[in-house]
Amino acid sequence: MLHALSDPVRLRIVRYLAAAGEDLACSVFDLPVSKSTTTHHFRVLRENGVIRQCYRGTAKMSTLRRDDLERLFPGLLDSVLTAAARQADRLGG
Amino acid sequence: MLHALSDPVRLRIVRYLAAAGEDLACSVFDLPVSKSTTTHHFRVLRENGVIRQCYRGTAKMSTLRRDDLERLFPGLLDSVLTAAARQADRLGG
DNA sequence: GCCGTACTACGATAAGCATCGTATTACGGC
DNA sequence: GCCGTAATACGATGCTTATCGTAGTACGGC
Repeated sequence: MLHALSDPVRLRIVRYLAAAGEDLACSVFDLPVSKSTTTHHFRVLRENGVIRQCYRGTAKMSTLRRDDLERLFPGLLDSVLTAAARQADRLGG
Repeated sequence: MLHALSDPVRLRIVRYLAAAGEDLACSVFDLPVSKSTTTHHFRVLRENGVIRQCYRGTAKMSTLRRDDLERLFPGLLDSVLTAAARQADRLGG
């Protein structure tokens, strides 16, 4: 799980999902990697229990499993998210 | 930082340190890896700002940088520690 | 000065992982 | 049926990293 979040691309995906607060199709993510690599990262997140995926038409929707994560690792996701946001601010400003 | 904590050996070291609440010599750790590998992991933790090290006689003491981590990543360390403890319980019982 | 303990440095190795391109599957619209 | 879009599967590649053994450094006790 920590490993799943320790990659910058994956952390970015999780931040997108958390900010959106709803299901998102893989295609809406603006990531600095190729399509195949994106698929790979989504798979890692899914296999580590961070997200859930389901098809809706031709799009594959991804959901953050907030509740499950909160049960297994209380407070962890929020800590990571706020820390990541802070770090992004620091680098951006 | 997440990467530093995402290795089981390193997480174990951090847990030891947190539980002890004081400086510990590298040698007191009972880790399932060789001496060289232990040194390597301590180096990773140090270079990622998780611990601080200083010599005391022939022993090299390691300290957890709780305050610094708390400032940069509020709540993260505690979340990780409690989650790790819980997971250890689950596997042990 | 010599030895033992504690740790580091270095080189080697094997495994893991992020990345890519291409081919393939699945679905909806025409 | 055909095409475009969305995503996966697969194989390849190159970098990172975890691991080890051996050799070396630093320090304290005798």
